[in-house]
Amino acid sequence: MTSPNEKENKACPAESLLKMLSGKWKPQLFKLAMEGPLRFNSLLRSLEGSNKQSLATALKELESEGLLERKIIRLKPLHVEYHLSAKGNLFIPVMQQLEQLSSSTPS
Amino acid sequence: MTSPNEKENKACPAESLLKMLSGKWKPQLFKLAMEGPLRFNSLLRSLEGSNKQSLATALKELESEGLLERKIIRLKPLHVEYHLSAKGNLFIPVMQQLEQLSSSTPS
DNA sequence: TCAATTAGTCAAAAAAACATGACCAGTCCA
DNA sequence: TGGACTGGTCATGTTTTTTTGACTAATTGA
Repeated sequence: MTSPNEKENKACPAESLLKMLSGKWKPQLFKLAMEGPLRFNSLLRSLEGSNKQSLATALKELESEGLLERKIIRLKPLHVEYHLSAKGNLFIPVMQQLEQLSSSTPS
Repeated sequence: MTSPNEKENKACPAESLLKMLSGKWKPQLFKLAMEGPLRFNSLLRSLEGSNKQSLATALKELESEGLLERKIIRLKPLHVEYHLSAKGNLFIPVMQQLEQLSSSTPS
């Protein structure tokens, strides 16, 4: 039995995935992560209008959603890198498709 | 000058498209619109937890973003239908890809 | 030892999104 | 003539998201 009455309230499967990339900074962060590892202070400097708290929150969410992985790099300047996870890589085609769409839509 | 208002670096082309589908009701509305025309009171009844205001806002935004078209049907019971626009149809592959992704991610 | 860089946390305020309930106007049918 | 259905709007309140500024704590270089 899928649904007892006629009310069709089936959830949109894409919804949770869209939510993972919703938020003021997440799309940019994900896109940058596609290009290379992310570092906190570097992001803070390059993303104009951003702030520590928002970036920290977004990075933490992307990490808890399993799209990014946080890695401590024990080298010259001890630091942290965020990079795409295996799951994150699965999102790349979606982003690419959206990019093509954005360049082909007139509005 | 490449852009007149260079307040922020447009680093992620997908960002504006993702924003079009962000919000509590928009993914569901879009998905349902893929299956057929939408009617206001019918949505209000079938989407549990929804309300007039939120649906009206979401529909108006989807319309102003050019994804949906609002059409007055001058028939038996005079009513309104929202259906996918040409631009809206371009988003279908993205939604399909997201659906496949959602069924293939263990998360 | 001092200062800068690393990557943050915390409390609070501001802004944006969402929900609630009252109301409205046209159509339709008896 | 009125009640129910259509598709909303409006004012208000609540909840969520985002920003601000102060603070922390370890590491590094001079």
